[in-house]
Amino acid sequence: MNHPLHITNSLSRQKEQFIPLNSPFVGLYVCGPTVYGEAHLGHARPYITFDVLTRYMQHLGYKVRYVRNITDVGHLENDADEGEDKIAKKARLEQLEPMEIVELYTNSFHDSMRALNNMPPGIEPRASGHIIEQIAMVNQIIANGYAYESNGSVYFDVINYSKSNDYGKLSGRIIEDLIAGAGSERRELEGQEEKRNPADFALWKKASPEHIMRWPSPWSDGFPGWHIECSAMSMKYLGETFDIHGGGMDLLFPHHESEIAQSKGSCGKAPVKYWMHNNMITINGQKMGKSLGNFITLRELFTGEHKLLTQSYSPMTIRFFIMQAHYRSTLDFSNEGLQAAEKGMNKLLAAAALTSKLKPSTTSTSDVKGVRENAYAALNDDLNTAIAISHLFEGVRIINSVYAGTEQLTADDIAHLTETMNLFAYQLLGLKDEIEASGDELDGVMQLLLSLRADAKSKKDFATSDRIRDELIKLNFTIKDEKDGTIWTKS
RNA sequence: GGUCGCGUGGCCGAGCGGUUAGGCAGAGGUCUGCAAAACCUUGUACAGCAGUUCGAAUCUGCUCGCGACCUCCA
Repeated sequence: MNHPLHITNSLSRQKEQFIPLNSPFVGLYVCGPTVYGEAHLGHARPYITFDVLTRYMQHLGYKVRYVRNITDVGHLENDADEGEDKIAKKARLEQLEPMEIVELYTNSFHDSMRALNNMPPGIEPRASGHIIEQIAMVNQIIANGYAYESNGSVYFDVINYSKSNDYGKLSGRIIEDLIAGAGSERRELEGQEEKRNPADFALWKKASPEHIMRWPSPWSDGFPGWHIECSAMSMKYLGETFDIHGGGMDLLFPHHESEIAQSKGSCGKAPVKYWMHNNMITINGQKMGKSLGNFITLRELFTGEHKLLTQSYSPMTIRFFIMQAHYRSTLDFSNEGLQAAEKGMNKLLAAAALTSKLKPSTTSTSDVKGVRENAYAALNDDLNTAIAISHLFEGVRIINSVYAGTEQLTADDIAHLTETMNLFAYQLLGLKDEIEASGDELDGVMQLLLSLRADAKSKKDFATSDRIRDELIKLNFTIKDEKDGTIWTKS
């Protein structure tokens, strides 16, 4: 492949050529959702980003094992609710079993992912199904001297670990600051007094009596710490060292930093070669997040049922909107931005569909090979989907011009361009047509109406012909009169 | 307070020292009975100040503004 893929590695903060540890196999782990609520727009970003990455790597010939977890064991919530388990708390509110909540939101998450046309990961392990592996890992870390038990809980000993390891390398933290409890507004966290040092983090937490989600362990009835699940499950399915670990930038610290420490603390090896982090989606310039309460769920976007939405947006519009920005930039939500994405995407897909109607010429007036080369170059340059799309619009221009007769393409070039559009728009960027497929019956009815309209037009009876068109428009049909007939589509 | 990042034309959003990003919207034109679509043309952009350079939106410094992480968060 003469198009080497480069990706930004958070470890080095630089673009690096992607070279798999064990080509052609690629191990990819992406932090999945905590299933205690509906997935929102912010969740769509990493999963679309890494879906495109997976699609592209597969296209390049790699055998990708894509692992994405479901976090269904509760984590501490240190807000006004005083450290209740998020899932347990929600369960009590709704009078449901914790696992019912987990199931509900897991299914909902899957529905949204499917709607966005994200391919399912190859393995989607649940944290609750890997308690044994997590306990084993904690045991190993204790045995290696990097963790200690305290009152039924187990904490990672950051100080001791740092003597021979560089805790903070990924996130740029300075260990002394963490030890000092830096941050003038650092909150008083529950269980702080159990730690030897403020920088230490939990590997296992003893459950308080009201804590519903709990599992037996050598130390207490409790639950695993927040970071250990990803370490245990990535190691189980991808090995001690694998290629790419992805997730949102907000997970960089402490989550991913701690994952590195846990893996090195247990097996002595750094777990990941390339760390990739997508930036946040913002709303009014501020991060969209659960805790801020400023999120719009994917379901709300699909239905338009949210006070900030002026209309509904289809899953593909969301996908296109996200891909029109580079994954490492923040992306600001707005109705205007979404509407622009919707129109642009429809234009792109309409042109892609038009390729089958192009008539070949003996010469070409545009460089169709450049479109493909540029699109490849964009994806190779840190998965720059925004640039790739901009080049596809050059393809759109060519297609429409050829169709309009102002440009010409040879049969070979038409085939080349068609293949490019299909490859990038559908296969790699993962777009799909959302226009309802029409049955033969509907098409028959439409042809009848359009022929009546054509008759009226030929008699200059424009009142009748416009009436037919206007009424159809009200029913969300689009009618286009072209040189050799009338085309209709249903939106 | 510490670490990191951002500030681009009406809106969104690329950009990594010199060449048109692109989309949406706007204006004009072609086509059309009209419309829709498409095509062509088009606009005042790089927060501010100073510096480096033949040349800076792109590098350096300062100023202003915004944000992320440091606590659960994609």
